[in-house]
Amino acid sequence: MQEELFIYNTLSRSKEKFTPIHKGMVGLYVCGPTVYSDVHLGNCRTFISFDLIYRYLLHLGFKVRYVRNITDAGHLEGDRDEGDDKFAKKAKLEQLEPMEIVQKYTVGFHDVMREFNALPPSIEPTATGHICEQIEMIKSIIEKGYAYEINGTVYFDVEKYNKEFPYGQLTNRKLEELLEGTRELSGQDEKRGRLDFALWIKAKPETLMKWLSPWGWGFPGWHIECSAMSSKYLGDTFDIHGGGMDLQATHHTNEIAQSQACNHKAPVNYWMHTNMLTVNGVRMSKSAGNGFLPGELFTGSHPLLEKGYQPMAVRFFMMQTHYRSTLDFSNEALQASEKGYARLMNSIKTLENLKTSSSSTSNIKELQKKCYEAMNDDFNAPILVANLFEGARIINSVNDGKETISADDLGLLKKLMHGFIFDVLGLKDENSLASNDKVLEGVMDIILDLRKEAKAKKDFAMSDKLRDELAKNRIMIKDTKEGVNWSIEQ
RNA sequence: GGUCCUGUGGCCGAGCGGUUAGGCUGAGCUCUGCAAAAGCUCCUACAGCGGUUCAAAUCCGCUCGGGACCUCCA
Repeated sequence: MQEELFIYNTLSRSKEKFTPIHKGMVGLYVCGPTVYSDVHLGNCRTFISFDLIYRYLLHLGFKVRYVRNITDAGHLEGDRDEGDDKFAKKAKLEQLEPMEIVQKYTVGFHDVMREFNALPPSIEPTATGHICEQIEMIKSIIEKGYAYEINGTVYFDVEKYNKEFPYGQLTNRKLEELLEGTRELSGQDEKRGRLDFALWIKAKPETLMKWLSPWGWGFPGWHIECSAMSSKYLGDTFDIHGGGMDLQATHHTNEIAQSQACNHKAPVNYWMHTNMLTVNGVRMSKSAGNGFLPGELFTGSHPLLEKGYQPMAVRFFMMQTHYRSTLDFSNEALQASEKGYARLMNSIKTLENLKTSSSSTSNIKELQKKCYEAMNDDFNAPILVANLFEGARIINSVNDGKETISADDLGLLKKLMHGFIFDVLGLKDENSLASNDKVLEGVMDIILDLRKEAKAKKDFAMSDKLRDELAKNRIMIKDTKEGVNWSIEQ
């Protein structure tokens, strides 16, 4: 089943056949969160998208080294290349040590990722843990002539770099165009070129997070962190680098420049960018104030939310849109996903008790092929989901006796449904918790037995009362040919 | 202002030159004591105007809407 995998590469703006540098292995780097505040749902979408990609690569049998960093230093508020970073600012606000801020939001981030059933990366390096590597890299860039120091701050010389390498390749832009769009250097600016960005920033007396470097006390620029950490764990050139689309123009463009200047080779073969989550057509972001936190989403405690939504329903909602498309959030869409997800999960339960026949009326192999084709075409999860619903239809039809399935095909169908739904899409059945509760099961057996007796005596008032009262307690009863099923509605 | 993306049925969302996307909603039918669940059927759309082509939602041009990036953001 090792069909060819195609990945949309931002560098070429087209889908390319994926060929890893080392056969059977993939080096994957994704820009992680800056942990100075809670992650909102928009942030989560990127990490969930890459979780899908990571899971599918694993599913195909690749040995994947997935590196996702934690930015815990050096990320400045603006482009001033001066002042405190986000952590110090927040620390002052909350009257905490910067590293308390980092710890608090890192833990929060991990909690959220666990709720969304995202696999942890193989390595999760922190920027503060790799200051030496960053300093070494900056030294190397200076030695090669692409950076200069002024007053304890080191800048990357974009114009010099651009003479030898293309600077704006990721966004398909020329330096001259970029310069036009940039504002004039203000009087206090010490850097030479308008596009030059800081690799190392001199600490002010009040700066809280600072390290000693060859250029004095200071802290690293944001872009150098990812370059240093990715090359440390994945090599000077690795397979896939991902992140949100908002990082493409600046952060990733600068990463390429730094690595290229340092090693004289392209750092990444495939650049992947995930699209944004929008609310009412506008991008969800901290500054726009339209972001809500995963916690608020789960409980429904936000003015934009009509109710709370289970993490898996939200994850499924995201899986129904391609990672390169914007995803617009709405209660209506989320509720639609919630129902579709429940239907898919019910079919999985039904799958366990399916009766086999000597032959099959549906082509399961063909269905399997379609699932792989969808995912091999740049991780097209929406099409995969459509095919899985076809699988659900087959399951229900067989269960109804309207279709048949052979033992071999049933095995294949189980493998397919479980593999794609749980391993690849990373979903899990949240409602099955109750079925493990032996006490509840015993009580339910008694109630259902009473109802059965009432029905036998045609005491429908009683049987309906039992059903309605249980429903009030979120326990739903379904009468089927084989007997009575019950489940807890969320 | 510059760079780029985008406009699909009641809603969400795939497709991107010829073939059913899929989910949700709504209607009908089957099953059923009644429901629910499930299955089947129906509601067949591609912003507008031109052009290319045997053939366009899909390619090209224009017009009108949305949005992103160019300044921190996944």
